[in-house]
Amino acid sequence: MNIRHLTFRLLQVYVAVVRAGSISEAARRLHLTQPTVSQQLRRLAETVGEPLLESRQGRLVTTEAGGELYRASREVLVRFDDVEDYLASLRGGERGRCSIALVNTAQYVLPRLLGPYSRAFPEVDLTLHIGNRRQVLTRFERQDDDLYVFSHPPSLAHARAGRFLRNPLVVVAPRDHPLAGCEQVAMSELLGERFLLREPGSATRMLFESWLQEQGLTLGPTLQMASNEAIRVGVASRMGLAVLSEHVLPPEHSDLVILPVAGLPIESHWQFIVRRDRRLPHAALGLLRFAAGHLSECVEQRFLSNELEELLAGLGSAPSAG
Amino acid sequence: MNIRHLTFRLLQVYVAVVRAGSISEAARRLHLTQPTVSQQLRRLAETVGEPLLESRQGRLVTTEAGGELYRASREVLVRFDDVEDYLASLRGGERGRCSIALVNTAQYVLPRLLGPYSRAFPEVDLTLHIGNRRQVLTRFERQDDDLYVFSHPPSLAHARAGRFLRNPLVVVAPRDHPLAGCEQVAMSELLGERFLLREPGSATRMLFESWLQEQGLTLGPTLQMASNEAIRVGVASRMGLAVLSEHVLPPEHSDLVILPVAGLPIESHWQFIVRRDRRLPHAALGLLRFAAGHLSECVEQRFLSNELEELLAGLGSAPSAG
DNA sequence: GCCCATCATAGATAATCATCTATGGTGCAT
DNA sequence: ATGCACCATAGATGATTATCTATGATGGGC
Repeated sequence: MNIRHLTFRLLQVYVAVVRAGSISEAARRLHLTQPTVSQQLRRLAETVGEPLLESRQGRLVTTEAGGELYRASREVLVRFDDVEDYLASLRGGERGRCSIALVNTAQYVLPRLLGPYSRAFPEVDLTLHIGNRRQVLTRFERQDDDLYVFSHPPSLAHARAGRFLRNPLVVVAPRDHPLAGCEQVAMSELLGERFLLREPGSATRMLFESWLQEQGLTLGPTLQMASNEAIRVGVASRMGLAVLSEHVLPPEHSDLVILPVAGLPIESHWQFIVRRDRRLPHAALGLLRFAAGHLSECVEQRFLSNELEELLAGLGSAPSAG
Repeated sequence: MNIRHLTFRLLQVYVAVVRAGSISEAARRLHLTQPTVSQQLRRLAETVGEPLLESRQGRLVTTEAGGELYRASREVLVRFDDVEDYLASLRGGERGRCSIALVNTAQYVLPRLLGPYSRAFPEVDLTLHIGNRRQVLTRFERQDDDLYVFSHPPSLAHARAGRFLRNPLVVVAPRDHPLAGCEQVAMSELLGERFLLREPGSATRMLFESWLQEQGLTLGPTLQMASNEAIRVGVASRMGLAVLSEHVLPPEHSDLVILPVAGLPIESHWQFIVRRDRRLPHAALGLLRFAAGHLSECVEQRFLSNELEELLAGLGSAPSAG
């Protein structure tokens, strides 16, 4: 039996014939002519090398070999129906996998979105990679993931972006800081104090530094800590001041205060970034759709800034068009 | 996904590519050129409507859709390997079904052959139909069975025959019959006695009657009974005499004697008959082979008359040639 | 004995498959 | 930067598939 030229179509026809018990009847059901079905059947029998059907009082019934082929054909066709279902669910974004790389600060808020999403689409296998801006950028360049979350996007030549969340950077101080409670503070008043900074690859640091540069200011003593958590605790322990995303602060931060520095908060936005040159998996598309529709239920209203619909519109028909 | 033009070959190639993790490597293993495999892959991806593979650090790995297709393909190919095994075992005669129609008298001896055969090939599904000559002939004409056992074959225009067992017909009488123990008896001496005969469709009766005709003899009173068993018991009970196959007599028949009638036994042979116009199932062929080889171990030597090898030789290469 | 339905065969054709050779782009490793 | 391995694309070709129409054979029912 030479399996090479066996077509699924052939099996479909064969199964129909066995079910109908008649070539002509099968032909009618399949909207084919009777000779077509006859010939298909002959070819199949030749491939198998055994007679498949025999006539028993007017009805075609399978031979031993034909019966086995029938069983196998049915199983195989059912298996491929399953594949079709699976593909359909992939396309609907109900299943599949989606890998997201996000910058450190976003890890404080993204779970609010991903939690409900995961409950809605439990068959989607989500992977999160968390790093600072530079690390996420590297992943972007290596095309490691399907979605990227930056507050400052890479060159848009190779990417599309859609903002979805405000990310205000504020100055935090210990609760008992002398300037806590003031109406307004000038940054220059704070430059004598030590600032706790993230590592150089961090977006928070980058934004803060470029803001300072715009203002023509220079920091005094600094201390570098590679984690927002560490910095937050450090500030609470009076090691110094820091500029942090508001999202990093716990809802009740009794040991910290936000200083109302003039010109702050530094406004930035987190954005979902997708590569232009890479086809977006259906699951990732589904996640973006979910975010576009449900973000407002997941995060505080004051942070909302949902421009995902625009991103989706751009992706919809031409996933990889430039 | 249009399944119609999906070939098993295509799935084989796809599976090879996934296993190799490389198109070129798969091509080498399949003894194909690289572009061939590339193109097959493209066609498969088009049929499915999804990308199937993506490059991950130099190795091709499946996408979500590709993984599902790979699993399904493997299962399907394995299933058809099973079909091949099954066909091989069918062809070897180790499995399958075989329907045999046999004349009444043969039922006393055929089980001696079929018992060992069944133990040797337990996967073969044997069906026996037992009737008198006329009934078996009808089955033969309707092509109901694979093998037929007659003592007198039908026209050999549509059949091949192979003798395998002597079937001597003898006159039986009650143990205390006046002529029991004689050296030689003439049939004419017996014509005044009542003979117990089988029904008209019976071969035993037919052979007896044509023998009588040859001898120019005519029976006296008769009594018809449609069963060899009934006739045997009838003779033992002194209802009359009878002509029966020796095989019908139990090994120890203390209440019956065989009268040494001149010109008897009537010699006939049971034969396996196969239709020329019908392909013999492998299992039936296997049974004939088994019979050819093992008959001598199954029946008494004096009945042996095995010409099945000749029948098999005729069947071997051209099962349906005239 | 004739008719109807069923199946088989033959011949035709457009589509498709399964391959090849030749060539061009990309990216990693020297 | 040079080369090698890998993949993709293009174009060609013979085999096979999938389908048809037309016609012949067969077998059961009135």
